[in-house]
Amino acid sequence: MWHKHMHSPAKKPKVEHSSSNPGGSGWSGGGGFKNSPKLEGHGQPNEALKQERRALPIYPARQQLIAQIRRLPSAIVIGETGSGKTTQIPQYLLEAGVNGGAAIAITQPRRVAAVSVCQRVAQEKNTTVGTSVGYRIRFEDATSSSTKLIFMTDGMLLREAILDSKLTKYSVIVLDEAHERTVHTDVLFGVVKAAQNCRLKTGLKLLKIIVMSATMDVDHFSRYFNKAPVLYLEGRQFPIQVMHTAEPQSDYAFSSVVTLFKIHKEAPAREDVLIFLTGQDEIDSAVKQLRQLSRDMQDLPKLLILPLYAALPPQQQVKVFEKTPPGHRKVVIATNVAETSITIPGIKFVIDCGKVKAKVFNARTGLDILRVVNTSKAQTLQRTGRAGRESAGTCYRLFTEAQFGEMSSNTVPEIQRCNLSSVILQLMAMGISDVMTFDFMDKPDRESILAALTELELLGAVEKISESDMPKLTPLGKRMAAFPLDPKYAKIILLSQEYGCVEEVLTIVSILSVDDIFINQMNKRDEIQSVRQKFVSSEGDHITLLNTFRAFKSVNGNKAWCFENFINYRHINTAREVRKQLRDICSCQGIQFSSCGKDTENVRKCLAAGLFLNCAQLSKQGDFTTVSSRLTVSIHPASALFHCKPACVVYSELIKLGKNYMRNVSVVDPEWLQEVAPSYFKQKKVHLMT
DNA sequence: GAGCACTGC
Repeated sequence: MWHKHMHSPAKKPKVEHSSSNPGGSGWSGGGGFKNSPKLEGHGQPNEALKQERRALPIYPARQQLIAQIRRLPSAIVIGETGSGKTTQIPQYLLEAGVNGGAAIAITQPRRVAAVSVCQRVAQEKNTTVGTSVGYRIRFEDATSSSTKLIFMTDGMLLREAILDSKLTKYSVIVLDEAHERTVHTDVLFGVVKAAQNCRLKTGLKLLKIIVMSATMDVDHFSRYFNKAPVLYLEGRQFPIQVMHTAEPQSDYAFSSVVTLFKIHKEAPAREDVLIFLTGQDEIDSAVKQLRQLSRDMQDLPKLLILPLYAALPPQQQVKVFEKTPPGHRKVVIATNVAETSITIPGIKFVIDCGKVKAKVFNARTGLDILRVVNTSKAQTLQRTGRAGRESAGTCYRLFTEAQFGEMSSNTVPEIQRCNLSSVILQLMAMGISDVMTFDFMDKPDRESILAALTELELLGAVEKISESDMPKLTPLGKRMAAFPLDPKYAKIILLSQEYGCVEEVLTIVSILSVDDIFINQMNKRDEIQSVRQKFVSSEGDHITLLNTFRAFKSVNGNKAWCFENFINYRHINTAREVRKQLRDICSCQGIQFSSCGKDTENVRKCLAAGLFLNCAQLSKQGDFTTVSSRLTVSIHPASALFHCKPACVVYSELIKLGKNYMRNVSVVDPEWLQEVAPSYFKQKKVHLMT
């Protein structure tokens, strides 16, 4: 069944031979195979830490590395897993004074990474977080005026760029994990490049850019940053044997079960397995099936089967880190959270189905499509690498070598797959008016940028004086950009002043911008439904969310109460923090806080005014038709209005799952819509039923 | 009539 070859991530690194790297050697470092630094090693003696630092593969290359970076305006650093680049390069820069006394920003795509890397660096420097080393993420600022190494999320630096597009407080910007190509990182590429250029032209202090990546597609990065030299670092990965199937597999979930039992029969029990599948349902049913099968196999070692996906409650997620009981084999069945966000110790085998659930945005219809697609080669390699973190491993790919060959090299960057209205608003708030020609590393479709501009224009955030003119940010747009929200939600907040319901709208928008506060378990559906009934409003989901938050507040955010009411404590608390942040921004803008009390009709009027682009009418067939693009859509089964047939609704978002679904739906009066946007409905030739 | 990959400000 299996075809075998070796995947060797530990191969000798190539060395760049550009003219700016005359020596052409030295980047490869020395190191052999040793465990990568442990981020949780508190209280270790300083000498041991120094030893660990010196043992990193990057260490022997540090002087040449710094000498190069010192004279280059931009550099690309390619470092494999375990090279130590993330923790060491910022320290080397500081120790060598490359920053010239100013601050160095180091960005990460994820909050936990920003915090944990910062903690590790503080420890290595024998100092405390918040002094010379600190971090800044949303809701948390652990820096002071004297902080020189600032670890932050890429989204945070992007927010700072809205206030200061030249990023004047930094002399060096390090963009880490650039290969992940998050929207934020991609926008930052253009922003830091423009800032560097601008500072050069205006005689300001120069800005140095360091892009750190694990990508194979280094030329693309180098070309974009004015042919910046590429500096290679050796990593610490163990060899991994890769197996492909001889034939394509029609049912990968079934194949993964078969493959697991093959491993289970052959390999020692101590060797753990990580299986990549695509989603919650698929994982839950595989877990159930495997648990059943392992009960029937008394003669084999016991299996400890654990699901892992982001929506899983934290107390269940941490189980994958617990020590496997003696005589057991741990099998973790995960989504792509286990690719980057969560590293599981002890994995010796990876089973990769070669699929991933991905969201693709269709600018023409405004519809998000969530579906299972093939992984890219880069993503496949990332999954394979998870088998070789601590020792040599094996990866079983549930597809043929030919199928691997047909995969695209890299995952399409998120910026080419998402709604751009927020990105475009932010760029314009930074003073970039010609967004059509903005220097993206990979440009989104022209149609997608135009759709975003059109939406912003309809929301009143952008205007064109004449057709030939460049779009211009309006004062309203400027105010909207201050909110870390989807523009349509920012608009609703600003509108709520006129409707006397600022407090209520802040609550609703806060909840809409976090993960679902409701816990939905299929096996407890009836119980959940009866408990939740007291929050449900016939006006729709938005008022239901408001009722829920009000109840949560009336019990002072009690955790037990959340548990009893099937409310996700963590998510509703995040909503509370978001609300606080949004309220502060309102204060800064001089917004008067008002409340409508029980008169929630005003809230719906406000929602109608802000969400008129997201409205749908009941059709004769009993489903709904959207006004914007005449799509046939349905109310999502989780909605408070699932069983209802209101004549006219507004919704927060559209997603194509099996059918096209509207999520978070509220009943509105068609006349309200007509009043707030008469020209829009006239242009759409829609006669709203009354 | 029946359902949701992953981040982040």
